[in-house]
Amino acid sequence: MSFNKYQLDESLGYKLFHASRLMSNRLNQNFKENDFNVTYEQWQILSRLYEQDGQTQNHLAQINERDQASVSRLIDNLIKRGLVMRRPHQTDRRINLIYLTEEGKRIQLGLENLALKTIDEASFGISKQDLERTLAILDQIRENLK
Amino acid sequence: MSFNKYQLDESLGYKLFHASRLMSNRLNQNFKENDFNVTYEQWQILSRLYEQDGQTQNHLAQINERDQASVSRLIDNLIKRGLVMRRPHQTDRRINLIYLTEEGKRIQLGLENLALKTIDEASFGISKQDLERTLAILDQIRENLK
DNA sequence: AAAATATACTTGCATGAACAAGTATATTAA
DNA sequence: TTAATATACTTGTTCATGCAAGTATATTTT
Repeated sequence: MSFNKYQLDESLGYKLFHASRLMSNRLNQNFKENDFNVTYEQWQILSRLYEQDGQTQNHLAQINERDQASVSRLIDNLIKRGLVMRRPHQTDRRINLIYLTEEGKRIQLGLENLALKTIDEASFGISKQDLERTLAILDQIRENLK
Repeated sequence: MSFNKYQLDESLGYKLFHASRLMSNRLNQNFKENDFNVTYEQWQILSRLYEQDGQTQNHLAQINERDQASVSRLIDNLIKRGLVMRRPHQTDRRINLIYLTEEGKRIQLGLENLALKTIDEASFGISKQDLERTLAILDQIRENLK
């Protein structure tokens, strides 16, 4: 237990929280400016489907470290935007497989470039070495808390 | 612009996002386990009031880097929990001053200790030097994006 | 003083998150 | 084979966020 007086501004939680929020907001803004009607969270799902199309909701939830309820509603919204579709599993009727639509596939490169652009904006002036070190520390924090 | 293939798992945004979420969740959990009915975001407001009681909503929004609408509703929820109160400004009737209730003051130490505990949990196994470096990088990211 | 603008705050809407409870279908155990 | 349990997904509730629009009050301009 630390004995320092607590100061919100200087705390790890606060800095993480704000850096994360600013980065999500910036990506959303970059998407919007380029007429991609997709949120950061939806992009997390799409990104997994670009790696491999036709995954179950459960698997998408696991690899994105979120609960099924959350993924279920993200998929609802992606469907509403015409970017993915639900298909029943051939033998197991509990399972939905999620597939990209043509439109979903079409926007892949655009989204990826904006994601890369956002990372570049966020890491401006930070050395490759510092960035690597930070990513490793973030991994350690995630490991500690999961 | 980077030329690497985009990989969500390895990206700064993803790691920030998840580290931040895990940390908020852990703090919420720590609050809950100790019967403090307060969210991380509400704690951000309370923490400012512990530094100085009787601030305007606008000022709370500025120092916490969020919009007034968000603060307005956080205050609503803090009032619902009996932790703060709105008082009209003496001369300027547009302004609310936010004050801690007795109950709000009473829980200060408990909340602070749990915030410190959460930071300790998150930074387990990370050297003081690495942690300092990471906080500085997070500041740089915030500076880049704000 | 009246009109225009700025400030402080609130409300509405869409999105997302955590948690708990519910539904349908599969699998396992008795 | 029936009952119990596990799995995959959905829905309801409360809280939070971003954005835009709305209300009330102050201040500035004309």
